[in-house]
This record gives sequence, structure tokens and C-alpha cells, in this order.
Amino acid sequence: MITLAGNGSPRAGRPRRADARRNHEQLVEQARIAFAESGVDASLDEIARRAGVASGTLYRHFPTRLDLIEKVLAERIAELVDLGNRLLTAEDEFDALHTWLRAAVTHALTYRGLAAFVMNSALDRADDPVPTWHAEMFAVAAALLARARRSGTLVAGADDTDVLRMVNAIAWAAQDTPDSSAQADRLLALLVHGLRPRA
Amino acid sequence: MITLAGNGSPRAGRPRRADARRNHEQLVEQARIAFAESGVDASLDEIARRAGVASGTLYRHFPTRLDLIEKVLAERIAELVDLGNRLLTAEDEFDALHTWLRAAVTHALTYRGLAAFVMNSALDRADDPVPTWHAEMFAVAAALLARARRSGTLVAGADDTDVLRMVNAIAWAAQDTPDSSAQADRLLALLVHGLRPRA
DNA sequence: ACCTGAACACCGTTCAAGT
DNA sequence: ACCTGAACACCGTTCAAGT
Repeated sequence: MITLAGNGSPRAGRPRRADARRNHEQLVEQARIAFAESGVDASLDEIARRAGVASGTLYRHFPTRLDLIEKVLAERIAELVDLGNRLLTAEDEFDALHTWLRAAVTHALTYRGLAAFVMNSALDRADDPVPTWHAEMFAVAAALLARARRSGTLVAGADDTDVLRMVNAIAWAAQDTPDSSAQADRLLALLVHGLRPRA
Repeated sequence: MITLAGNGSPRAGRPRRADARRNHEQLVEQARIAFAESGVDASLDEIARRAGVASGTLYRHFPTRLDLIEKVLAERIAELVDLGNRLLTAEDEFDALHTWLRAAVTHALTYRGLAAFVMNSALDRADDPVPTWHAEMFAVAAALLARARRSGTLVAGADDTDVLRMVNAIAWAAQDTPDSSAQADRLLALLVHGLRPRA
């Protein structure tokens, strides 16, 4: 027997019952607040508490912390991907890459602990269902890198993954600094300088 | 009234009682094993258990996790400082720096979580009693950087702290990778390439 | 279909009581 | 002088019982 209209899994779409939908929204909303306050390692128990639900309800809506983070960041990531796509037609190929890397670092600085979380949950283990947001970000980054490489403005031997790993590492290294934005810029400058080929 | 012979603090030297000295040694020994197995975030409770003491005893000997890590790594750090001092008289100023940075990354890869721990406990907050090992490492690094800078083989505008922060970030980004050593080398190559001035 | 909240298995840290 | 181990305050995660 084949079920046609969805399988009972709560992740296969927004909840249909009114109270469940309200809980879902409140969880995302309170997660956003908690992440901003304490970083993406914020207590899930407290997020549930603030959303006015029991802990089990949070797990029903978002089985893993990643699911919650993903939801909270979805729009920003989409913007980052859009930016990348637009930059693919920018004049200076290296500048386009530089601009996007800057935006990527800024993104990774959105919440404390985000860079570390991304590193642990995606770049290392070959997780089967790579979160789509990651896949799209990676694709855009790869396209920008490929274009710069073709134009001869990118140093040879700079692996795509390595560059993205460095971007993540830079956000991580800057995140708890007094002026994390300026700190990240300085570290990124070091990286970008190394990405230019020698004259 | 002034106490002359020590102030009763357990940290003011090795324990004098035989059982305490044995416990001290066992704690360091078991910490080394636990760190190698699970990284520097290893459970302190289990370290105590393996050392055959109660948790309170561990805290008596090592009030903070940092004290334990420091003790376990003391010798390696001393070697790293020695290496740096020797490299100060090496022929090629840039190569000397490169070699030391490589050793520093390798050091930071000794135990999982070490780079993160160092970042959180030292580079950010201006901890009053900066652990001596850090101070010495920083001094050697600064000397090597200064020498390379004087010789004109180091790019202008590379801040000492920034470079060390990047070294730490590289170790962090490589630590959970299948071949962390090779991964770290590749990332370090990117950094070092950026440290050379343009011809 | 969804929610509750107790239960479980872990943490780190402190401190009164012992020897 | 030093050690023990219970106590406390936190975690994340699961699941039987409810509505």
C-alpha cells in the first residue's frame, strides 16, 4: 500500500494544526533571539521554555539543532547565494570573489558558534544529506572561484574547499574579539593577499 | 604576622605528602591519556576516576582545566620556544619563520580542541596572569616575525597577533579532518603565500 | 496529531565530613 | 594536609501518558 499524501513525518512540511503552527513559529522566533544572545549553542531547553512549549515539542518540530539553525538562517543564506550569482557577471573576477568571501565571513559571524557548528556538521563528515543551504553556498563559491581561476587572477593550487575552510576559520577566530568585524577583515586581507598570483 | 615558608596554597609547588604527590602524577598521566583520546575537553570526572581519586582531589591539584593542560603540555611548549630561539639565527629569515609556524600548527594539533581552548582562554580576554607558556611562545613568534620584517621578506601590514590567530585558526580548521596534518599544511601554505611581499 | 513533563545519562564545581 | 563523595545546577534526548 502506498501513501500518497505525505508520510506522517513532521519535517515534511509546515504543521497543519493551528496550535502546532503557532508553536513552530514561536520556536523559530525564540531561537533567533536566543542565538543572538548566546550563540547557536544556546540551550534548547530554554528556547522551548521561552516559546511556551515543553522540550519534547521542540524536538518534534526540529529533531536536531541543525534543523533549527537552518530555519533561522534560511533567508540570509538565500541572499548570500543570490549575491554570489549576481557577482558572477561582475567586471573584475577577483574583486567579485573578494566581495563574496567578505559577505560569507560576515554571514558566519551572524551568531557566535556558527562557524564552529558549520565546520563540525558539514565540512568534515561526509553527511549523506548535505544540507541544501550548504550545497548551494558551495556551488556559488565554486563558480566564483572557477571564474577567477579562468581569468588568471587567482593563484594556482588554491583548492575550493580549502578556501572556504579558511573563510570559516577566519570567522571563528574573529568571533569573540572586541571588534569582530574589523578583526575578520584583517584576517581576510591576509588570506586574499595570498590568493592573488605573483606578478 | 608574616608566614615565611609558603602560603598553604597547593599550587605553590609540588605536593609534599607522598600520597598527594602520587595523585598529582597520576592525574597528569591520566589527563595525557584522556586528552589524546578525547581531546582537551575530556571529562575531568573521568580523568579523576582513572587516576583513582575523587573529583575534589583533581580540583585541589588543578583548580582549572587550563592548569592541567598547561602541565601536560609544558615540555612540548618549551621545545617549541627553544626551536624558535634557534631559528632566530638561521640563514633565511622567511624560511625560519615558515618553519616555526609549521611547528606551531603541529603543536596546536597535538590534542583535539587545543586550538579552540587557547583561543578562548588567551587571545581574547586580557587574562591578568597570562600563562607563561603563552607569553614565551608569543615572544619567540614576535622575534621571528620582526626579523623577517627587518629583512624585507615579510609583507607589510601583517600584525603579529593576526598571524598567530591565523595559525591557531588553521589548526582548528584542520583538526577533525581525515588527514589533519596534510590539511593543515595546505592551509598554512595559503597563509604563508600571503605573508610574502609582492615581487 | 500533537503536546507534556518526568526520566535518564551525562556534565563541572563546591564543600562538609572524614582521615 | 589531603581526600572523599554527596549535593547542586546545569545540559540534551527520549518516551509513556495525556488531550
